[in-house]
Amino acid sequence: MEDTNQLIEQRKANLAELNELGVQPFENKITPTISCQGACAKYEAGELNDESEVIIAGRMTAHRDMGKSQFIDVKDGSGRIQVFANKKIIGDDAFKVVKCLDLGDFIGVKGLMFTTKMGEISVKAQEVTVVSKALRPMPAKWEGLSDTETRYRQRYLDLIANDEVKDTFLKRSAIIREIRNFLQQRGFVEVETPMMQNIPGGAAATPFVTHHNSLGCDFYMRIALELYLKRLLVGGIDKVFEIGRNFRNEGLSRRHNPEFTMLEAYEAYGDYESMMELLQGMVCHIANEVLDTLIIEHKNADGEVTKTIDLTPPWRRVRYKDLVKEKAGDDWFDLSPDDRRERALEELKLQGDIEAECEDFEVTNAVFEKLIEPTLIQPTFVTHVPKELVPLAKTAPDDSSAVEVFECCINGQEIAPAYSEQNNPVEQRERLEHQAGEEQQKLDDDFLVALEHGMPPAGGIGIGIDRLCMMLLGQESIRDVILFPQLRPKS
RNA sequence: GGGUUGGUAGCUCAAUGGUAGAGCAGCGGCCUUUUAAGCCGUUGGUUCUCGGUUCGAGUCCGAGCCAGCCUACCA
Repeated sequence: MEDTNQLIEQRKANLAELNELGVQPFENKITPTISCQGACAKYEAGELNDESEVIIAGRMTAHRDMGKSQFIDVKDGSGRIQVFANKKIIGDDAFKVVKCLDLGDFIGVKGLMFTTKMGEISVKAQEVTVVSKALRPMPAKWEGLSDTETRYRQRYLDLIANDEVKDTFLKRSAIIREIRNFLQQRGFVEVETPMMQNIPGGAAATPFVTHHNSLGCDFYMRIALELYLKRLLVGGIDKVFEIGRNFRNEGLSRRHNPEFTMLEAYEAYGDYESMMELLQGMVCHIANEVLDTLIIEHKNADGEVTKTIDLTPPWRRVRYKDLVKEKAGDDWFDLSPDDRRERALEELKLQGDIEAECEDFEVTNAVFEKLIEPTLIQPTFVTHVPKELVPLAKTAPDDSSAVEVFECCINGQEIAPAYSEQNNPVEQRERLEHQAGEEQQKLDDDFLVALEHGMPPAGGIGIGIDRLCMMLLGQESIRDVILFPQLRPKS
């Protein structure tokens, strides 16, 4: 962007004038003795008084010019503090420097703490150091920045202008920190596995392709973490997890970003039920630590509460088939496949969602995904999922058509699936071969060889971190919990 | 990919087919305790791009670009 305009020219003129005054903004350096928020808090607590000298630093976000006095808002990562700059106190030359400041500049201020006549805790400036000059104007302070495209493409402006956006991302960071704390306290080992893979396995999704020059071959960006983490179970890391990016070459939407963050965790000698305890405990731990509550309220633009999610355990458990019968009729599973299809199309109005070539289980699953999942706002473990949907799980002992799996739905979205992991290499090979169909090159034989060396029985879980954040932070778009969501490149 | 809504000053937004505007920010002036400071004055535009219709287009038509929402693939 080589664009120039009057506002930029004026700022450059101010920079030139600073240079003439002997100030080299980008060469200056300052070491703050305290944060803006810290200075306010300590003064309020009586730990600092009117004799206390402090050095604060931050971005100038507002100023009120009173002629021979200026009030300047300075903001750092901790918060805001007001600076009082008076011509007589700091001297004529220094006051000329203050006059050259523009909103957005980074400055350091040395001075004494005091309270203004209006009762605001402030720093009475003795010295002002310009440490970075902003050559472009900031978004307007009052309106903020609302243009979504600018907010996503230039997220730094969004973070400067909208405190609640910054808060959301700080909380996202805290959520991930608490996930690590929770798992590490329970003896889980964090690992890193390849993002560039020969065969992209562990999920049914279209991968991105990339190329390695010196090896002379293509690689796929991973679509799941699963198969490598299971190799580690084989290798004797009994409790293992990874938090990392997955890449799927599919459409973008309110709920989908091409790269998204997954947590996968595996526990030897666990099963899908121990994973329920793990997930429920983890989410409640996060909510308590980060939000200090188990009641999550989602609000609309007007601040009205649109839904309330209660995370208080124990969470509801219900079988997939029971939910389907509730919605589609008690006799649903007694019908012939043709009758089921007809009921789905006619009575349940799923015309747009069921293709002619859909198999029978896909018809039932359309009922689940379209009519049931969106209604599961409160935490719900959906268990005994049809085996066709999950090729990597163990068959349920009391229902041979289902697998030992739960899908945890919260906020109308699937947040986490978990399995009793399939560790029978013969059965696993058959299932994967069947799933690969004609595309046998997609079969990860190396993984199957690993299983043949013996994998302990294990419970495994995958959690979509972005969606978890959406649910916990009350965001309706995945783009509002990802700092730099994928957009089409400009120009 | 399909449908739909939108793109105007740095920001937030106006403008029946008839001189492109306001608030904030900026710039100049006044002001030594302000809080979205105030008062006076004032600069600032490829109306997303390219074509078309018209005496005349920000506005109507066509194509394209970018984005939001819905939808599809999927988590």
